[in-house]
Amino acid sequence: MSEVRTRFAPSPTGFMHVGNLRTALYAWLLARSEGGKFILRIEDTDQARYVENAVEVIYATLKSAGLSHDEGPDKDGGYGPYIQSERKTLYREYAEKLVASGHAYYCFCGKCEEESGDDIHEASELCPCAGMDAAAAAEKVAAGCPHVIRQRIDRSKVSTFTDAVFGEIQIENKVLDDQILLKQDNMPTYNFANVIDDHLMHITHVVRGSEYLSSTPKYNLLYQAFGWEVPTYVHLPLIMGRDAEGNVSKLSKRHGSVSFENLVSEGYLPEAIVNYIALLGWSPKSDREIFTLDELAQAFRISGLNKSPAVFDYDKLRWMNSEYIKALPPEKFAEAALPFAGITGTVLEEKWELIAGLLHNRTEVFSEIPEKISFLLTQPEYQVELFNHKKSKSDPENTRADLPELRELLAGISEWKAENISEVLSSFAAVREIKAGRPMWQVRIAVSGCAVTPGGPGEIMEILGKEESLARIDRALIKLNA
RNA sequence: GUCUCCAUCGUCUAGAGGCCUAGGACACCGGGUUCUCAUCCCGGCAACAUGGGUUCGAAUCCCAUUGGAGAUGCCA
Repeated sequence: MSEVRTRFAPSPTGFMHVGNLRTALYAWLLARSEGGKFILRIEDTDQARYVENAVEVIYATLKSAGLSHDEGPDKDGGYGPYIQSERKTLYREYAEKLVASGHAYYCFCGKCEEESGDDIHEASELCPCAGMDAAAAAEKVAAGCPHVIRQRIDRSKVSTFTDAVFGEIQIENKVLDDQILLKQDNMPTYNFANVIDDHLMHITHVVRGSEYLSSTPKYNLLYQAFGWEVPTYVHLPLIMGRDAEGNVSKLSKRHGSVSFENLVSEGYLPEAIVNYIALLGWSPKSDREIFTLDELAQAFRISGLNKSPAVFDYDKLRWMNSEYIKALPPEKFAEAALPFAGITGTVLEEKWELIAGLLHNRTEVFSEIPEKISFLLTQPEYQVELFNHKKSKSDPENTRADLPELRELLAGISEWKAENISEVLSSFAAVREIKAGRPMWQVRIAVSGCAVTPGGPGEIMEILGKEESLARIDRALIKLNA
């Protein structure tokens, strides 16, 4: 068997749906695991949907996800051009060949479908153009009459094919319609361009979503009409989303963030996203879940692909993201998290390293960082009831009693470091034979105003600085004595 | 409507006739460690859609039912 060649053929819509990215990932994985080639082809046959810079988004996404292509618009491999709009004349030629051989026909009634009424399966059958005399049709075309080219399907036959994931599939041709191959604007439809390009680019494995399963016979009929070899099909289970009512359907925007860029801007790491979607519909057949791209390529087998649709679970993505975050070296974490912190230009900027240290294993998604540290910038309004804490035996009364002395002790610290601060609080407790947790809680609440904070009183106060910390304690005292 | 596909814990999945009193992970709930929280550790809850076959034996094979999804565009 010849070299494995897979392709990813996105249309430039301006964003990368994670389902699309997963398709790319599996195509890439298949090529890499077999030592084959991965080709990028841009499917821009829908002029109405053209989006500026969309191709750049595709490059950027693939790069960020680590999916390197061997051939593409920017990397000629001898099968170009790799952008369909630049192959326009090619499709017309092939479509004409099909007309000549009787496998396709010109259609002049743009309204075939609409006029056919309720039974759509008879739409094309009713299309008068299918039975039009070839010479007459050619004449109309020559005269410049607007038209499309439709595939002529032999409705008496039954089509059978084998999918690498779903196995044997049989469909009666009579339910297939005479799909349009070439649109009125002379652009091919996706279905037609795919067949032509996949053949011309020697694609051996067509990896795509299972939504194409039922239209695959139409593709095969085209291959047969040309006398071409049919590629191996690898149809992927769909990625589903659950809506507010609990219904599942193909993952779309109504289900939340579904584009790669979106997820990244919310603070998910590209590596985590890729790892997560790799496991949506594919299993390494082991209990392992964390994989680098190379490890995935190593473990990838078509037999691990699943048939049933998979629901995209944001909770599990969060968990996986947190695993990747925790695995980051401290300085990498600080660097990656900074853009999300929202502290540039504030007094906290130079304390970032310290803050990041506290945040590191408390962060699942970067976007949740600002709210975790907002109390450092401005202390929130809080009630004295917050000083109540059963486990450490703290309450507003004993806090009011203890705080003045604690404040003096803290004020006496010469080197304002977390460990020194903690030491002062601990020895305060030791002398009085109370739990260390009590002054810890009292002071932490006084300086933060939050029941939950990243880090304890020592760390928080070091970041706040001596002056601000004491000022916050003074304010707490006023509040407690009010 | 018609066609196609799918069917194991709430979710992602392991399981290719006996290894299954069905394993792992997320989520959830307990407990431990800890200066709050988190991390970390330990434990728990929780599934073979239903009904028929086949077989000594079925989550695994067959059929039906039910449920779900996809397709049915001059979108991809």
